[in-house]
Amino acid sequence: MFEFTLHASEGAARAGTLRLPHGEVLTPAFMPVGTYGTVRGLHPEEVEQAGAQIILGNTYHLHLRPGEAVIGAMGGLHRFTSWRRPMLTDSGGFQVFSLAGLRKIGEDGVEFTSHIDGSVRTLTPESSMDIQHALGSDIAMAFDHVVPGQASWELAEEGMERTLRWLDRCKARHDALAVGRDGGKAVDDPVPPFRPTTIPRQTLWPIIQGGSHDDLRMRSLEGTLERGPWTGTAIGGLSVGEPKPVMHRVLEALAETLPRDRPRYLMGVGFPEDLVEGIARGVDLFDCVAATRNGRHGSAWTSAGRVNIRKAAHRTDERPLDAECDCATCARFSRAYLRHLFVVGDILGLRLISLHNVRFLLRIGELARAAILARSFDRWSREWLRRYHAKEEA
RNA sequence: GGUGGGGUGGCCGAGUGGCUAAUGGCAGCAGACUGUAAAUCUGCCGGGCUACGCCCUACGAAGGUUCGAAUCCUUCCCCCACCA
Repeated sequence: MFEFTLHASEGAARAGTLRLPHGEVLTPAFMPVGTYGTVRGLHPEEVEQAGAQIILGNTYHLHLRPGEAVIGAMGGLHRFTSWRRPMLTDSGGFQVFSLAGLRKIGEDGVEFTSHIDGSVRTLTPESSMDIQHALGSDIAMAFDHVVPGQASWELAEEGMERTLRWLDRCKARHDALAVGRDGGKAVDDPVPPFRPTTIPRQTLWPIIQGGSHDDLRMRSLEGTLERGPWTGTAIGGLSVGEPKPVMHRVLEALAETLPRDRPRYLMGVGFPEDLVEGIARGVDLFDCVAATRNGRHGSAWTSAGRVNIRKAAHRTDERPLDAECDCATCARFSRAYLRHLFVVGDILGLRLISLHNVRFLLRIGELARAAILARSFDRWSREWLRRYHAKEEA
């Protein structure tokens, strides 16, 4: 159920296959983010056809709405959303960072003031595990404490040590829940025609913290591995305000010690260039909201850099966003039309660019994998980065 | 013809003597966005300049009152409503 096979590597870059209860994930891979149980604006069919093998959901946001009780009653997140492939749920740890103004951290857990109705919600390592269990994701993430990229050594150490202590509690709760599941009680298949099946086991991945400080990162990794074994390892707390060279340095520092036979997931990253740079440093899995958020805001990635579709320059631009792209948007629509959709504020524009961006990142995973398998990743990645950076605006 | 209301920067629309080159919104132009409080947010938005300040031109038109007017007065032009 949780196998990872490494097929090839070139330098630090790796190509593998991850087997999960709901299917396989060929790596390196980008995982589109569906915080609220939907990859914003996109039909699951479109997400699938774009090549997504696994998507994310979010513990905190799904806990607020509709609540894990509703999702549990609806047969789990897969069945509720009709997404049939693997899913990973984030623990709510990132909201400790992103909702900094609305929460209070204690050793037991985090108190959030709901941005929806002002009610106070407490998330602890245990409740995060319980919620993710009810959601029924293939991969549950440990509840961690993310600090800003500029955080001092002291603050980063505090977050890192707390993440380790919380990891113990996550593991204990996760193990206890797994015992309950091992009876293999029959439930409906998550998608029509709802054949009876066995509740798939969920696996738990730990998260490395330590901010921008290499020594803390290594301590975090060592402390995490001591608590293993794990079926995968995540690196969190990057792309949260630190300079890119720092992220690269941290990845390089961790690469040697990370288990070679387990997938590595760089959380919340990234932009196209971050995927290529990350793969080059041994990362197998990525996720990022930028594809859909920037898409909704009219910003598209292309093989020749970024395109802001709202710009007047595209008023009569007959070209697709990216002539080399094989997405459904580029196959059919001109920049002029996409710009028009943004100008008039039609939802189709947001959808089409989101779809393009999602496909763009998924394709980077596919191309990188093919290059690694062909032992040409080094050449491919250097050429890719050169072209991407050649023109800032296509 | 009469009575009443009104004409403000591309559009809508505040402002009724100085702090007004003129609140807002829209449109326009540009930027940001990395485990989603985001179809959001930020900046610019009369013209010119040897610009953190100066000079033009501006609130229907012309004239007037005043140290000072988009704001008050006079005349004219135009729009709307109702009555003839």
